[in-house]
Amino acid sequence: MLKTKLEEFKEKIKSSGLKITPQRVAVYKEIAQSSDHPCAEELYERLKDKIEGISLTTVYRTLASLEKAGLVKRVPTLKDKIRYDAKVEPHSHFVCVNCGKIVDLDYVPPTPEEVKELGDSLTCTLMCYGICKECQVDE
Amino acid sequence: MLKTKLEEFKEKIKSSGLKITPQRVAVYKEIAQSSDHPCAEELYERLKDKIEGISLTTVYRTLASLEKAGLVKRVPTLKDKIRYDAKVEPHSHFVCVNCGKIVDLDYVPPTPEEVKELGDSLTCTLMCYGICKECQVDE
DNA sequence: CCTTAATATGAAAATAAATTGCAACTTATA
DNA sequence: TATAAGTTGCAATTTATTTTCATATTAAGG
Repeated sequence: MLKTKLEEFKEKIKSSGLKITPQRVAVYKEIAQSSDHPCAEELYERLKDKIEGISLTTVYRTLASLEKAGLVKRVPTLKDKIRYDAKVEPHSHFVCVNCGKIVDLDYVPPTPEEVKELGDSLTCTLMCYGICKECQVDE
Repeated sequence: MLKTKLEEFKEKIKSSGLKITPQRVAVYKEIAQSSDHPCAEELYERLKDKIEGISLTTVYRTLASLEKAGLVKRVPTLKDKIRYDAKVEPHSHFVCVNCGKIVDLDYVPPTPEEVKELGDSLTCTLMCYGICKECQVDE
């Protein structure tokens, strides 16, 4: 039987000893539908008009909870805001060094096993830095 | 004729239209000798007793200048502080998701040419996340 | 070597992101 | 449905980084 993404979400939340709240569901749904690696503030902006009971603080705390539950992952950035990704499978990222935009790449980086000699690694990501199309036009 | 790293540094600084100051020399020497990807504050802590005229503000500004000159590179992090690396050649990083430590890896990631279809990329880094030896002991 | 214009500096204040304390409120198990 | 554990929003706080501004330093030309 095929589980929906939301059912899987609820299961993982529960098995992490967390409770299912409207705020957590909303944050997870929003991030799972996004492909632009939003940060806490962006998620809050997108949700505050749709969801009655939501605050920026809660978005921050929700992301921390989801991260612990393995439902979202931080994406390392060059700028200062922490960005999140609901795609937790191995993949790569293209980062615009001008605007900070992070785009998913299909390139599958070496597996932890392949990079074993380095230590006990959990995940590997190939980060590519460059100037995205839009930023090239601006100059 | 083989240039020393410091001579090369001075040349690059000058060709970037920047001036050679004791503070810049000190920051660059310190970061070039480090292998632990220090952040601005760590560099300041290491220098403040050795160099008379140095402030945290200047370290921040110096890193920005050196980055522009191509003498140092930011390393993307999962935590919030910006870390720097004086090793600007392509290489990879192992990141401890517990303590945030970033260790250089010899693994050479795909070149920009090999990842060309993704856009105009400048550099590629393979980021491996895991738990470093020291943090494993602690648990 | 002295002048000077451009640039760099330090201290303090300002910003911005993320976190925390606390009292009130939900959730989910008994 | 009671209730204990966990969650929430608000406001205040912390932490990293940047900016402002007055003073000082650098390097190129005379």
